[in-house]
Amino acid sequence: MSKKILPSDFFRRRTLLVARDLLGKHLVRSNERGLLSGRIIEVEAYVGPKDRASHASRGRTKRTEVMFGPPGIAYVYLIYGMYHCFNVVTEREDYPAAILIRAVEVENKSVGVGGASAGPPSTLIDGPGRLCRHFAISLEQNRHDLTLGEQLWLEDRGELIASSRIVAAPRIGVDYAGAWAEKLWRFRLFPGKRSETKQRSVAVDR
DNA sequence: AGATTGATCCAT
DNA sequence: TGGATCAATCTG
Repeated sequence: MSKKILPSDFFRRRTLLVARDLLGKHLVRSNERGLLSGRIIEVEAYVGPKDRASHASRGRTKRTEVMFGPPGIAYVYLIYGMYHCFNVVTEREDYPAAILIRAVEVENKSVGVGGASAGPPSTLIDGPGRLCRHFAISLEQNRHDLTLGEQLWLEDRGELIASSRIVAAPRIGVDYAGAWAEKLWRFRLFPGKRSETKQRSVAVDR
């Protein structure tokens, strides 16, 4: 079965494509406390030097340099002095772009062996700050190469995502970005398999 | 709605 | 060098 670490070629593509492809992939963390993984269900794309919502829109600085780096490395920054945000750098070197990972589902450790239930229940880790706290991601992981399969990486576990299950919405917290704030560059995956009747109207927002 | 918190960035 | 800003979260 497919259970592959996502290689740099996966990330060396148009960011909006990569962003949607990341839904259903798994973020994996390995540290002294063990192994932890979460299924990605929400991301945001920050694309190119013109995107005023992107940190890179004002060019190369100490912080944004990493966004100009090669695809498949981590961009982690501290925000509001207390939270971290985890991004994956995309596209070719020198073209600044990244994808913010906003939410994952973590499978609860199922204790029983019987496995009578349809699937293990999962916990939603919703929000980039909470996600980094839960996965112990900090500035130490900034610039980390995510394609090595050490410490922190992304994994394809073979789940297929129908595009009809992806909702696009405006990015959060970028009202300062003028017209760029209206781009529908946030992507969220519908919750698990259920009859997708009532879901549509509600969808994405807080 | 308000407080929190510190690295970063740019204007003095 | 100082001070405003901030891709967020928690509390009330």
